[in-house]
Amino acid sequence: MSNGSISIALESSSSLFTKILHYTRCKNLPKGQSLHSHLIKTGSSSSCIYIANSIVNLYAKCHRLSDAHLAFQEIQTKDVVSWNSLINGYSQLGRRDSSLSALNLFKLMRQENTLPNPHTFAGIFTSLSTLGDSFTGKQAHCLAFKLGYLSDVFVGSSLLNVYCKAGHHLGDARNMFDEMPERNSVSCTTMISGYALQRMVKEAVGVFSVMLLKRGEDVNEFVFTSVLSAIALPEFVYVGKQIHCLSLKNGFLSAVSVANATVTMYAKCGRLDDACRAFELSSEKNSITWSALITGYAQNGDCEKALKLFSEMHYRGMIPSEYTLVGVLNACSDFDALREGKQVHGYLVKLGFEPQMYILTALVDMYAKCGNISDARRGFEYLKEPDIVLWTSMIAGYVKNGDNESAKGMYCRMLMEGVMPNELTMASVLKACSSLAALEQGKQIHAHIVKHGFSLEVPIGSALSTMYAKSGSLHDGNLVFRRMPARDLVSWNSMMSGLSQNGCGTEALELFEEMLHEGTRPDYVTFVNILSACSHMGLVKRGWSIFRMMSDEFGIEPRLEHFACMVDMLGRAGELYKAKEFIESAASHVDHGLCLWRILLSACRNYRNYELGAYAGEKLMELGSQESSAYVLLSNIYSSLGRLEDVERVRRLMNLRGVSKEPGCSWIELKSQFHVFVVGDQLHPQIIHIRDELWKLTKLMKDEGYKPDFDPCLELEGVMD
DNA sequence: TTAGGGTTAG
Repeated sequence: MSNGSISIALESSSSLFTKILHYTRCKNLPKGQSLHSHLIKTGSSSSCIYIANSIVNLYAKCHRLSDAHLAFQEIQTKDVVSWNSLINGYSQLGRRDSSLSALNLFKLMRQENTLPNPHTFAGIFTSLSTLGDSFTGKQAHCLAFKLGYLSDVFVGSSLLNVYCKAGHHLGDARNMFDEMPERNSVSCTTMISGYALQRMVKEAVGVFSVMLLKRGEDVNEFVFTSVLSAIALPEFVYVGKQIHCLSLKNGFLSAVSVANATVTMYAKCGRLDDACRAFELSSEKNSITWSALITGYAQNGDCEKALKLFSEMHYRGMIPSEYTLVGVLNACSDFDALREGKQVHGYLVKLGFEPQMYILTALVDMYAKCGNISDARRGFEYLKEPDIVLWTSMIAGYVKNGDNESAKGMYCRMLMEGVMPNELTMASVLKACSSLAALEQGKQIHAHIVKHGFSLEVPIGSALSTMYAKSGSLHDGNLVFRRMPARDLVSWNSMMSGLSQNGCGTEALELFEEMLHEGTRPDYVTFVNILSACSHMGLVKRGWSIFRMMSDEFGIEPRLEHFACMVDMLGRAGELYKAKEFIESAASHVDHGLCLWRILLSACRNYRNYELGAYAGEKLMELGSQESSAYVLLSNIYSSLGRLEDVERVRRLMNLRGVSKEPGCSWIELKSQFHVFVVGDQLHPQIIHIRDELWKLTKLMKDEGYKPDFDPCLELEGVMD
């Protein structure tokens, strides 16, 4: 034994104690460990229960729970403090698994007939709030009441947190808060954060104001952080500003959590300039400060700025947290920024981030939304047990990329694997059914919605009414629409689109009036739907007035879709030369020209105005159209005008540009089976029977007086084959 | 003379 060890062995237990406590407070694990090993060597580690318990506590506070557990097991006669040291060590880790360990230890403690004290309950309630388990919380609440511990402010505050974290018990929480014999800054912070979680801004600010009046001296950085985080709506930004000033005046803005909450508050209220100023003025910045501003820009639609800040963060040597990365990946997803998303992915791998569920979900979502569905799928298959968010991301990804069949397949696989869908899953799979006009399957999903007890709120109600409307069941679509407890702009637009597409233009226009009457502000999609309805109904005058109203009254600049509706409207009404003038005044962009002249060309064919048709067709050739139907139509027009040289020229141009014709294709769903038909194929097993029926129908039509149109320009298959 | 509660990014 060296001289040093002898000196430790001879130290009085009170001085050893002081050292252990000091190392615990400073979380100095190496010093603590060496002291522990000397205690074991000299046999004094188990001689005194205070020292033995303090060793358990030392390891627990340094987050070395396995060592704490070993030290705990070494204690021959454990007392309530031994148990509490270990239980609270697990509780304070704040993870699900550690919280469950704390609860198990509590059970063992009771089995060994050790009476819990208020310290035990403080830890147990902390674990229960981490787990969001208000059910067990109530049982423990009863026990704490029976033992007479509820008047203890530590027990009260931690129990309050159990009810606050389980949102639906917020009323119970408030009652408890009001009846607490003693309240302090911790109980107030807990109550404010509870309101913040439920977006109850007024209530949160109310608790803060009362506290300020009654216990001004108690207000600290925790209180400011929680109340600032509660203010997340633009209409409350003026309150946020006042609290921001107050925190500055009282010297709390130097606390990094208060500064972070201030940046977040301004960003959530859409005040990016103020958020930026708060960011620049914060004396200490950590990864949360950067995250707050990056996410703020991303959520307010400025993806470029978000990505720029992210690279600046890297440049300044600040290591991003997984939250920062998730924020940046979400920004990339929302703005189709695949290249940047891939860079972030590479960076993430380089930093050695474990592929945890939420990072993987953000990656899958980014790849799927940016159109790289195969990489999204690879990320998805990486996890053996994907959670519902990941399933939903994948399903929504397929829908966004137009692969609705795969989306439906994914949904079925998910159900078979026993994963419960959530409302976003349902909305996505309904969207797939709408696009496929798969009414029967849509109805089945509707049944799932009822069975799982989902309500008709946005987004489910909106997706459901759209599904019915797009599948032609306008009555059911309208029924769902009317039963929705609240509608947003998308719900109105979807229903209008359903009506307009199914030939109910008048109803669509009525719905538009109703929407304006209810005070919902239309967007550019609304006007696409309404102009399209006017076009289908032949309401030229109304269409013109709505087209003007869009920019004059609502400040919405017309886009290609609106110009297209206008050309279509004029074309259908036979006002072909007005349509030509309109295109020439509006089509400043190549893409616009390609789309608009194509619409006019079709209209000219319908009205057999070959002269203007040829003019529109030549415009399309000039602009380098890649659409086979344009070439076919133009060539048919020249053919019927007897201009065979031009026929030849258009045909050569088509070959030269490598334009090929997509065969026509149609499908129908019967008894949950899809029957697909491509022009000229004989693949269907009942094709002979089907043709027989078609022949009979054609004969019936002719008998009823139908005269087929033999205009050569309608024979799209004809001349070019 | 050992052991306890609350905050920020998603």
